[in-house]
Amino acid sequence: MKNLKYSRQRESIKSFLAKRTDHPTADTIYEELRKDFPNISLGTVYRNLTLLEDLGIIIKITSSYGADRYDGNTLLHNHFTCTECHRVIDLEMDNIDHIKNVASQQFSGLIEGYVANFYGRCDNCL
Amino acid sequence: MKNLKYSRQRESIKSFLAKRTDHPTADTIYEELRKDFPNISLGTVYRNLTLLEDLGIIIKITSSYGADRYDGNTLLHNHFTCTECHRVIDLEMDNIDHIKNVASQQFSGLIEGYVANFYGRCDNCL
DNA sequence: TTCGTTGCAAATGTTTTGCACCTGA
DNA sequence: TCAGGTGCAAAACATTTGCAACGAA
Repeated sequence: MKNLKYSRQRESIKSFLAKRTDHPTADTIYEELRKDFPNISLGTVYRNLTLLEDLGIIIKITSSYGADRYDGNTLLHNHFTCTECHRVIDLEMDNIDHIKNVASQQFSGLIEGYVANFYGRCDNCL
Repeated sequence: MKNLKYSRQRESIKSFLAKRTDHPTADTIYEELRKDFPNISLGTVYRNLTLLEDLGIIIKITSSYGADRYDGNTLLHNHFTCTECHRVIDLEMDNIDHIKNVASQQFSGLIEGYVANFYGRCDNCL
């Protein structure tokens, strides 16, 4: 992996994500950072998001609805997506890591991890 | 929901997916169907895939790598994605539906379902 | 000075859509 | 007949990339 150099833009993306819990998209982050960096480009945002994800500092959440979302909380947790308003919410729930073992049982490859996404309707949309 | 009319293209997509277990992309399906329907268009393939998904006849698998994939097997099962060759494989594993209850416990919305995707390296790539 | 980083714009890859024509019921 | 389906092409989106200029070490 290559050497990293300090960049104000990257730091800003990192700290922005650290204080949000609503899993913004790259575009939301871009619009937000433009307040501090009027000339920042979407390309820079994407490049840094990919970088931060590779470093394990943030998580990318892909769902079948719309653009990817980013999460500054890398502590193991699962997500819920509302099928109506498409909000993505952190779930507080007991650890379900054992499903990795269940999946491994009759599988000949190597299971390194899993992503569990729950869906339904959030309390706002019920 | 609107009335459906028979279409050879749709039937062909349906039966094609029914006999594959490798979760092809829309483009793969398109290329394959062109053998029978030289003039079929990608738009038609996408329109029918969306339709079949809405009808619950097929499943769409979204992952963070590349295009969506489609699965003709709607019996409850989970998938494994190889991080190296990006193959998507059906997992034969014990039922883990109980994770829905685990997730519901401290959640105020309504959890209707979940998607569990496992990843790692398949036996070919080990 | 060096090499990673940025802004900009163009390109890419995937999916959706408008429209005129076609087809099944 | 007529609403739904199709092919085609253009558009819409999300994301990536080439390049010349910039900036941190």
